[in-house]
Amino acid sequence: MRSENAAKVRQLALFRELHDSTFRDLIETSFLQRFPRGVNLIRENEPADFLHVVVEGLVEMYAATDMRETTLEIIAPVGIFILAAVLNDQVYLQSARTLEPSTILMIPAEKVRHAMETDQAFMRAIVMELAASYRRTIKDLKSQKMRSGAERLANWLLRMQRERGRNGVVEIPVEKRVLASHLGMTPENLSRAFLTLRSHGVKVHGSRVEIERLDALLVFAKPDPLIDDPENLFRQTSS
Amino acid sequence: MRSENAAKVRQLALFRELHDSTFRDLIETSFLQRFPRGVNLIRENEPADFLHVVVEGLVEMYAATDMRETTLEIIAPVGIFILAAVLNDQVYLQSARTLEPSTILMIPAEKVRHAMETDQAFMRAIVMELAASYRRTIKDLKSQKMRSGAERLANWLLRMQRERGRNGVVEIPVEKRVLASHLGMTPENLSRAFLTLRSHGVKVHGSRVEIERLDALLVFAKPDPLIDDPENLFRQTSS
DNA sequence: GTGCGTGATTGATAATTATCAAGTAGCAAG
DNA sequence: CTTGCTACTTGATAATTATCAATCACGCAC
Repeated sequence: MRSENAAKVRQLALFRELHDSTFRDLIETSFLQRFPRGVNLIRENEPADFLHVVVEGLVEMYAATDMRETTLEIIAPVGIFILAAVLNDQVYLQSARTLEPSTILMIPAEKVRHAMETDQAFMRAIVMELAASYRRTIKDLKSQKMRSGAERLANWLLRMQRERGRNGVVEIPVEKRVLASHLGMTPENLSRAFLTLRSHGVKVHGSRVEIERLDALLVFAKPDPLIDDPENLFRQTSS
Repeated sequence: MRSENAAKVRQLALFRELHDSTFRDLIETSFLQRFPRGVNLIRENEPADFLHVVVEGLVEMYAATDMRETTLEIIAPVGIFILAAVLNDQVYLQSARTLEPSTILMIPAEKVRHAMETDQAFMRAIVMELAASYRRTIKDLKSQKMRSGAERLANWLLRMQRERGRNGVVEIPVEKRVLASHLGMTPENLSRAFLTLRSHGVKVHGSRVEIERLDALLVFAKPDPLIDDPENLFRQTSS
């Protein structure tokens, strides 16, 4: 594995405080693989054999039941997916597929568990990572239960604008049908939600979204930090 | 604190492997309080000063935004709530109120964090508890996104029947409006969902539900273990 | 440049869900 | 027993969301 990829992975909060020897051991026993778009990396209900790290590309976490499917999360680099099942040798509750050509580091679950037992800093980082994952999921659940589809879209746009918007322009990084599924609606209703947001100063052309009146969008979206703030891994500093 | 309550708390997976001295230290610095029904124990957005343990009674975890409210979870004894925020000195994302007269043990957050750093078994139990909380929340999110209200009710009933039903009779342990909110619908629609389930062999009289045709209910509900199985703290044994 | 395939949009319709209002039922207090 | 209060049910209506179908738009390969 190229040292620049290892450096990338090392920067993840989960791995940052790891002893050098522990990190080296994890990396040496891992597989770095390149996958084209549309490849299934894991399937729900299968045993959790690896902890996956998205080094490059984009990965969709999704679930299915009774011929219905939904997108639960979209993992960008450098992100990990599904630590929880790995730690307790359980089955995955979600599947994962690549949304674009992706480079994935696969760390054997057994090695993760061993490192957890032997490196106290790693154990602590795992606690923090699990806590953050839990809080992120609670926020998603709150949004699903208490907001309409158009409101969820509005808050998603505000979030994207804050994190990576340029001059009020947001580029949707995935196909719209994936975004729709992630936000909990059909593709048809995503189109209609964008139409709703037109009267709040949002114009969309393909994957390019222009937020022309941020103030109007804020009034409609009513962001709530307990739902919309990113969930960081570190202790929040009092301000 | 009475030794029978301490024994109850000790039986929680989170505390079971704790060193005696660590457990004693936690208990001695805690508060055991009795609250009548309808009392707010914590409020979302407040700092997480205590880890709460429901020793007796019943507690509703709920959240609110923009004049809307939803029930996220109902905690029965002996259950804990909101470990994640306690560990990282963050704010609560949910509020909690008693649904009936309740006895609550409140363990200072600082003590929990200290115990986590000093007792390896506790750290490990915390990892497992967080992983289980995360998986439970993912399952709730899947249910909200992929099922209708009546389907969620049906699966809730099947779950209750399996855990505590007697001869096909399920007793709803909370007010119906709380159950409705927990399942993600209005009280009116809960009534209507019960009407829908009538043709699948379910009869309801107040808080008493009779499941007369379990086979018919199963066909309608289509339970999925990846959504409906209880999330245990221990490694699942292969069967 | 053209054709094909796939995702996106639009329109019509149906289903689910919420809101509002009135009536019913159950429980507790006097 | 009666009264009052609150939760629950029922009905009507509105809003949100999904489904189905047809058309449009865009990107890629030849």
